[in-house]
Amino acid sequence: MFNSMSGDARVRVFARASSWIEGAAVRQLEQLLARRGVIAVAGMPDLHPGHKGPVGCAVLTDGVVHPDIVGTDIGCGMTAWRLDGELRRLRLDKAERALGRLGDRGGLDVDAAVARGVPPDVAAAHAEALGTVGGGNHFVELQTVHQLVDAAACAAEGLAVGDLTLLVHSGSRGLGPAVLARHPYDHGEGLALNTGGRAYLADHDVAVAFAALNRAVLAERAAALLGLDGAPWCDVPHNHVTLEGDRVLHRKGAAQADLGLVPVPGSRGAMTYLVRPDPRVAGALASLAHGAGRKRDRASMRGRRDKERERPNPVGNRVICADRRLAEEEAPEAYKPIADVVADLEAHGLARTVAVLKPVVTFKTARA
DNA sequence: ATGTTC
Repeated sequence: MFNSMSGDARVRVFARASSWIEGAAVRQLEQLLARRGVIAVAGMPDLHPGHKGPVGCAVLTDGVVHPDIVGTDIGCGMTAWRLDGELRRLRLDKAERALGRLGDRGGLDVDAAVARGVPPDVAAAHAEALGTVGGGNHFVELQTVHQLVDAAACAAEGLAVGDLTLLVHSGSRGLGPAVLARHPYDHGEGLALNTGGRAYLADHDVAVAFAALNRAVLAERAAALLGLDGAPWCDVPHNHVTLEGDRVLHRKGAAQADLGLVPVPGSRGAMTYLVRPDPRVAGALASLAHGAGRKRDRASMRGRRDKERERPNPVGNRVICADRRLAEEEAPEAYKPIADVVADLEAHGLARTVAVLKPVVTFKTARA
């Protein structure tokens, strides 16, 4: 762990000295200190520069909400499901065709959304988004348990090598941006809890629940298409705000560490590490990395079609992505090695690996 | 990230 370049003790970055983190991201992290009410900032090992601010961080304030730290995709996170199936009995071509149909259907109808807890006004505007993956780094992935690292923990979870699981990474789709737009704020000042902050948080909480429901519907549909029974296992947001008294904890691309097991995925061509977080590490703000983190921005990845075609996915999973530009932007080479990021987490005691999950079929989009 | 983007 190191303090920021300015040496300000309020900023901590949880990476080993040997781990490369883009300077621009650390500068974005330091700039957060100028915002009203900021007490502490924690950078995770997947820290990288974002469009307006750093991705892979947690920010604690006293009584002030900064909606733009969380950004547009309020509630984005990871949901894992256990499936009642084994890799050795899976017919890969059939599974690939099945997951390819994830894009066929629209979302829930309004009544179904309301029945699952979505407020009627929100359902009227956004129900059809429920069960859609979205773009960017979002995906639905069929995985298999590849390696048991903590044998006792795996036994407690009933995990065996070859078991099938689902991982869903998605968010609140159009609802998050709509919530952000409804709550204007000054960039540096943010919203004090009692002058707009709580009103934002009320809408934010709806978006967080909506995002979790979106992931649940996606997992249900994926399991049904695969013809397998399944059950929810983990659901952990990494783009949201939690409140303790007047302390406001923002997470932007940082998984919440006090909700049990967390899947930490690599790129679409890399393993996922299932980890047990420790939320008590000083300065880490009960957070951990939400994935591998980009090492190259999207723009610089475009137009690399030929290189991409030459290089099969490193772990051999099939990827359903009809959108070539998206495939380029999300190429495995755009991301840091996930094993290094997890080693950073372990070096600082932020998490311990329970198991390694291997991608089998990754669904991103069926639309060109 | 986003019913995006001139």
